[in-house]
Amino acid sequence: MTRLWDVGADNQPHVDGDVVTKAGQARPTLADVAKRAGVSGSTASIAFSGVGSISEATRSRVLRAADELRYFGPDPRARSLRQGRSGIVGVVLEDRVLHSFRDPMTIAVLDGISQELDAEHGGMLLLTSTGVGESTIQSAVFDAAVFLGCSPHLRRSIEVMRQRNIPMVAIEGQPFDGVLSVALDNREASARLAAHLHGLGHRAVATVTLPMDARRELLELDASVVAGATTAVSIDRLAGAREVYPALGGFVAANSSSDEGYAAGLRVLGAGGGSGRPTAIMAQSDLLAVGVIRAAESLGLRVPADLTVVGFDGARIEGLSDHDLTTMVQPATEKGRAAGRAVTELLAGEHPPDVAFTCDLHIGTTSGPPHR
Amino acid sequence: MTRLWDVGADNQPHVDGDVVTKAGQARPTLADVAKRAGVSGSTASIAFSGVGSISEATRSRVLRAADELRYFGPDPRARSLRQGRSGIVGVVLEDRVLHSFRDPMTIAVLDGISQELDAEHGGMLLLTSTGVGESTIQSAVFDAAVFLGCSPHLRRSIEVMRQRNIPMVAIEGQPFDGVLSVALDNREASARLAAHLHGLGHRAVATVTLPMDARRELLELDASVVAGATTAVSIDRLAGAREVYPALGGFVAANSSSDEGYAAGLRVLGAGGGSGRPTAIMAQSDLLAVGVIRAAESLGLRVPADLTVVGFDGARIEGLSDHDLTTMVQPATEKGRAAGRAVTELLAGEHPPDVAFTCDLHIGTTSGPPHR
DNA sequence: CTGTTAGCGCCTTCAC
DNA sequence: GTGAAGGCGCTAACAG
Repeated sequence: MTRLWDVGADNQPHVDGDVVTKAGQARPTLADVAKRAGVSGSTASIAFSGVGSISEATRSRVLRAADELRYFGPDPRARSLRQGRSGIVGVVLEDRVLHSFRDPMTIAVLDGISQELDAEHGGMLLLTSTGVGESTIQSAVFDAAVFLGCSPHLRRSIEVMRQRNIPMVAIEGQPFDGVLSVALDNREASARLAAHLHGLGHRAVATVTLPMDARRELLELDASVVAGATTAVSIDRLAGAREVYPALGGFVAANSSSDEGYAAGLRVLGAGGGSGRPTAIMAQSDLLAVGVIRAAESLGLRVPADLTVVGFDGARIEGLSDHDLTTMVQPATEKGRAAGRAVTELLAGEHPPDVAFTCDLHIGTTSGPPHR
Repeated sequence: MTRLWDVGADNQPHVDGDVVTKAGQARPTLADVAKRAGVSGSTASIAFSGVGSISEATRSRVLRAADELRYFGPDPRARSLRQGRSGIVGVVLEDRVLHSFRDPMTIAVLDGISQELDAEHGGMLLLTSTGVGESTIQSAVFDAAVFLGCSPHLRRSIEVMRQRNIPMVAIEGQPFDGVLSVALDNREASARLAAHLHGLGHRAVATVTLPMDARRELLELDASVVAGATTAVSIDRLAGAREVYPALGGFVAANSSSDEGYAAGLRVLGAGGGSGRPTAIMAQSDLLAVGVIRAAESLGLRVPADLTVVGFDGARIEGLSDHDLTTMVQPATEKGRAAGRAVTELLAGEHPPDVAFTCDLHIGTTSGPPHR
């Protein structure tokens, strides 16, 4: 009974014309299932989608046929064309994936979004706005977009999506027409934080800011950098601080990390040397602040006795520092959830309003009266 | 020359029958563009895709027509149905997004994947294998899947994808038929690390492991936990350590974090009390190890004088600890890149081989001879 | 170089 | 409760 040619027929392609691909391994379609079950395509469709009425008998007949053909359900691509929906939510990151993931605030936001999407959506599609990504953002399959603190690279992409009726939500971006905004009071909060320092008596203050533009290098904060800045968050936080300290100077970090904070901190504290040294440093993120503290301590300065350091975010960086950082606590996860909810509502055809969150001042142990 | 009715025609929907929706705000299709440019649909398609030859004249005529209609390019959904490709790579996480993102190894892997995909793919779609996600993994649009250290929840999903001809890559999962494997020598590396401790003279050793199953709670490591374990990485690392210390006991952490390590460390060091206390603790991740060290120090133990602590991963946790952790360094980003490359090749119809990586022992300052 | 012809796989009217 | 069409928007073959 060992029929070699039969084995061949199972394992090798036939050679009679286009039957090759058709009869070979081609995946069965709903039509195949319908035919085998002896029902029409529409009936079979109902058996799977559950929409519409169908007798239990036919239903199970269809499912059995599907099982026999090893058909596991409708093709998502066809389904998404027909329904005009893919269930996918695009999340547009400003940066390379790695940079974004290194930032606890971004992660918290992503988590918030995913919490609200879990229900019936098809997942989060990560996209980047820089470089090559620009083309993929125009050709990728998704139903709604969330921008995470994005620069205005996107102007054109936004136009494309608007035209495609793809609802958009921007978290802390500059406002765009037709883009729902989830905002944070960066400027006001930063001003409040500066006021706190001013109230303590600080007059010589410096700052370490988040990146201001696409460049990712440690720079001195001068007028030209500010003039060319594109990142709304950094701009706003700086503007708030300058409401209190109009001449506030310092350095622009290459990214939001403790190591960058350390490097920037050394520059800030080294630069002036002796009497030119600031009595307080405002870092635009907690990670930066932690680095600044490390830099200060490595120079033999005690915090807050010799130097006050404040951050921004309320990142609760576990184990990263023995200090309790004075900072503005922002509701990061909540921002994400608000965005997720907004997406859901927009996709349902509703018209949710913009959302604005505020920060809370947390006074820890890293700020105190100036020493000198 | 101000013709009101003309303005109306531009901005308001017509009212002649079903023309309303057609002419109103419905997004134009390639067919509309073709008609307006006076060419056929296929020609218009070529003008956009660049595939095939077309005269510069027609091409620009088509593009102009598109511009006038505010048509920005083919609908990704239709395109993906027609071509059988969406360009999307699905990344299946084991856990809730937040947990995954908190783990530096996962992030490094994701970054590695994205590095190799940037070229022409449409982005990474994040999916989860647990709970509701199971259904979305079956209905989401993507061309290839990467599993990140996944439990066998997936058996059925894998079958579905296999049937759909969706290539799959598993990073540190147990091997599945037809799933390309990107492996790490967890067991051997763990054994080598244990041998290092044994060589130093340690005989009383305990461990803090990564989660063993879907439960996320701090548990004592007993036979029943091991018997019900589903997470390959944890199982392998434990097995390797037990090659050297067959009776190795300890605790199972709820997740890979320094805080969990701290909690587990307290249990381990508290449990025995006095003479029952181990002289060395093997943590299954660097984050856990850092927490264990914190726990030890909070009990007044010095590392490594009173207690040796080793980790696993080589996470280079910035600023998190003053110690230089003794650990097994794994090439996390490389694993991701290998997976990304494998995906690319699989989608190109090639048959890349499995990949296996090995860890390097890094001897830092947290391991030394036993004290007693 | 351009047009014609067929679907990709599904779902949603509409009749029956 | 079920079946028969038609089309979502696009592109790959093939003709001309």
